Amino acid sequence: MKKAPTIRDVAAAAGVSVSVVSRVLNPDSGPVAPAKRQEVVRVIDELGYRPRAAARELSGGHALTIGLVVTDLSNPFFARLADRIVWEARSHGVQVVLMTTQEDPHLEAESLDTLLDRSVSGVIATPTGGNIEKWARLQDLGVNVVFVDRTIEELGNVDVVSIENFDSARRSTEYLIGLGHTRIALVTGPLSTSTGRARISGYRAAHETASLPVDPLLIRDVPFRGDAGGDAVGSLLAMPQPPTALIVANTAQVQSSVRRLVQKGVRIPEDLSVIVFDDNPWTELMTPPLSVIRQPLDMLAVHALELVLGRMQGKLPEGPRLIEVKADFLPRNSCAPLAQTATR
Amino acid sequence: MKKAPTIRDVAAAAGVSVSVVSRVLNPDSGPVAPAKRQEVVRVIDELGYRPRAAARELSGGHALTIGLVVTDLSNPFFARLADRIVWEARSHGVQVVLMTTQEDPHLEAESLDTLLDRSVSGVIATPTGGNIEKWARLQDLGVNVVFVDRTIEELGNVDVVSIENFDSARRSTEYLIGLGHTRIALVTGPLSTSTGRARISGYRAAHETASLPVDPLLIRDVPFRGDAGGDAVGSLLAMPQPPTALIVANTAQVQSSVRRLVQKGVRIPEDLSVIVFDDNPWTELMTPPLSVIRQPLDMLAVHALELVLGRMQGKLPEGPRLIEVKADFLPRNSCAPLAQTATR
DNA sequence: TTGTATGCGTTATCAA
DNA sequence: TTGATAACGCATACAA
Repeated sequence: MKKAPTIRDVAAAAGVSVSVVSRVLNPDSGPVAPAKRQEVVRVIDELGYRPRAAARELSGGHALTIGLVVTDLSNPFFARLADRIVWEARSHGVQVVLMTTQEDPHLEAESLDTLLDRSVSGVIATPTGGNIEKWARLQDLGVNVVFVDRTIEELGNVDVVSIENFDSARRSTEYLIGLGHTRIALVTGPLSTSTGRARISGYRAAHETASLPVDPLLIRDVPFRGDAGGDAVGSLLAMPQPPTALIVANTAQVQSSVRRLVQKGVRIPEDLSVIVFDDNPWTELMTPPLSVIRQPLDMLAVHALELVLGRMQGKLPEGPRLIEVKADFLPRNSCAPLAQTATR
Repeated sequence: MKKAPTIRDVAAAAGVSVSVVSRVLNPDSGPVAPAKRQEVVRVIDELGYRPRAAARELSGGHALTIGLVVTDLSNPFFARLADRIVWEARSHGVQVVLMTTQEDPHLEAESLDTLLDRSVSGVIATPTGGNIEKWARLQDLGVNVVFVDRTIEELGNVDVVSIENFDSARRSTEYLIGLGHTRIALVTGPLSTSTGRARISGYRAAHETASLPVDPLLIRDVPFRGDAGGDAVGSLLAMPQPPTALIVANTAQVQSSVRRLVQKGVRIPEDLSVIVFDDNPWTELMTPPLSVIRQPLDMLAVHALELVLGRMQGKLPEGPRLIEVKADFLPRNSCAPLAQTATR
C-alpha cells in the first residue's frame, strides 16, 4: 500500500517550490514560466499526482460538491432524475453526494447536517415539507438550495424547478370530462406537499370550468410510501357509486394503484379510464398502454443544475427563481368515453 | 450569511482548550472530566457546532465516505441497489458519493480518479470490465474495493458479491426444457462481462444435461445500452426457424426486449414463452405476468456494505471474499408447454 | 486530566 | 516570475 504523492513531492521532483506547482494546478492564479510549467506538468503526470480534495476544501472553505437529496431511488422518477443530475454535474466537474430521506423529515434533517459538514456549495432537493428552519439555516450559511419537483412555500428566496402541476392536473381532468366522465377520482400526494395541493387545485379548476360538482370523496390525498395508493384505489372501487375514471397524480403511487386495479380484475378502459403521472417505460408495455402525463426529467435536471451552478458562481441575479416546465399529456389507450364504460 | 463555528469557537465559549473539545467529539480518544464534558456538549449544542468533514479527512488521512460506481441509475436494478446501499451506508454513518459510468470505461476511469481525490476509504462498483490497472492502483493506495453484480476475473484480491449467475441461467433453461422447448433463445450481456459469460455457461450446461444441441444462433450476447436487446429479439423472431422460448438474462435488456415483443404483437406465452431476469415490479403488472429470476437486491447491498465496512475497519481476514447469493426463480404465467405453443 | 504544539495538503499573501 | 509562510479546521503526541 503506497502513499499517494503530494504537492510537495511534485515540487521537489520538479525542482520548484510548491507555489509554482499550485499555480500550474490553478491557472490564472499567478504567472509561471513556460519552461517550468511544462516540467511541472511532466512530473505531475509521471507521478500520477492528484490534488487531495479535502485539502482544497479546507483551504478554500467550500467544496466543489453538491448534495442531492431525494426521497427514494426505488421510485423510478427520482432514479432517473438522479441519473440525469449526476451525469450533468459530472460534466461540469462537480461531484454529487447522494442522500435519501424516505419521505421522513427526521432523516432529511440528518442529511442536511451531513451536507453542512461536507461544506457542499449547493443542494438539489425534493423537500419532505418539514425542517423549515434547517433549510433556512443552510441558506444562511451560504449553501445554494434548489428545490426540484416540490417546494416549501414558507421558504422565501429559494430557487424552484418543477413541472406545471396545476396545469397538468387540470388538463388531464379536462380530457376525462371531455370524454363525458363526471365521477373522476384523483389519487395524489398529501396536502403537506406543494405538488399535492397544486394538483388538487388543477383538478378542481377543471370541474369548475365545466360547472361540474366535485365529490370530495373522490379526492384521495394519501402518503407516498407503502401501499397508500393501492389502498385508496381499493376504497374508491368499493364506493356505492364508484368513479368511472381515475387519475393517479404521483409517480410514487402509480405502481401500487395499478397493481390493485390488476388484482381486482378491473378492465381498462372498459370499467375504468385511467391516467397516470409520469411516463415510466413500462406504462407503454401494459395492455392497454396507459395514458400518461410525461414529466420532462432532463429539463428538470438541467435547470436545477444550471441554477445551483449559477448561484455557486454568483452569476445569477438576486431574487429567487421559479422555473416551471411544461409536462405533456400523452393519450394512449387507457381512456374511453363514458358512454362505452360499463356500469356496475 | 453567517460563518459556521469552529472547534476553536466552542473551546473558547466553553472555557477549555481545543483538545478537550476534540476529545468529547471523539470518545475514547482521551479522558475528559465529566463536568467539562457536559459543558462542552452544551456549548456545542448551543452554537450548533458541527466538525468540518474536510478538516477531519485532511487530518485523518481518509474520509468516512465510500464511492458507489454503477453504470446507470435509469436501470431500475441499479437504482434499487443504490437505494439500498445509500440507506444502509447512512445507518452506519458513512456517506456515499455516487458516480455513473454509462458502461463507458473512459467515464469509469474518470470516476476512479475522482474517488481517489476524495480519499474515499472504499468503493462499491459494478465494473465495466476495463481499467484493470486503475482498479489495481486504487487498491494499492489502500482503497477497499468491492465489486457487486459483476466482476473482473483478472483482478485478484478483490471482494465480489453477486448472484449465482451460472445456476440462475441453468435453472431457467431447465425449466423451459422441462416444458418441452428445444429452441430456447438467450439474450444476455456481452462476453466481456462476467455475468454474460456465466449465464451463457449455465444455459449451455442445461442443454448438455438434457442432451440437447445448442444452436449458437439462438445465443445473443449484446451490449446493455441502447436498443440492442430489442434488436436481438427482432432478429430472433425473424429467423427461418424462430425460437419457441426466450430468456432475457439481463435487467438492462428486458425493457427493450419486451417492448419489441409487444410491438411485434407476439402473444405470450401462446407464441413464445418468456423468462426475464430481475423482478421489476412492473413485470407482475403485465398481461400475462412475466416469470422472472428475482435478484435479492437487499442481500447484495447488505453484503457489499458489510464487506467494505469490514475492510475499512480491518476486521476481515486477508484473502478476497466471494459471496454468491441465490436468486429465486418465480414462475408466473409467461411460459407454456411446447405442445401448446403455436408454430408459425 | 488538560493544554500546547505540530502536521495533514492546498491555496493565498506578500516579499524578494 | 518565484518562493517562504501563514492560514484553513481538526486530531494527536507529548508535555504539564
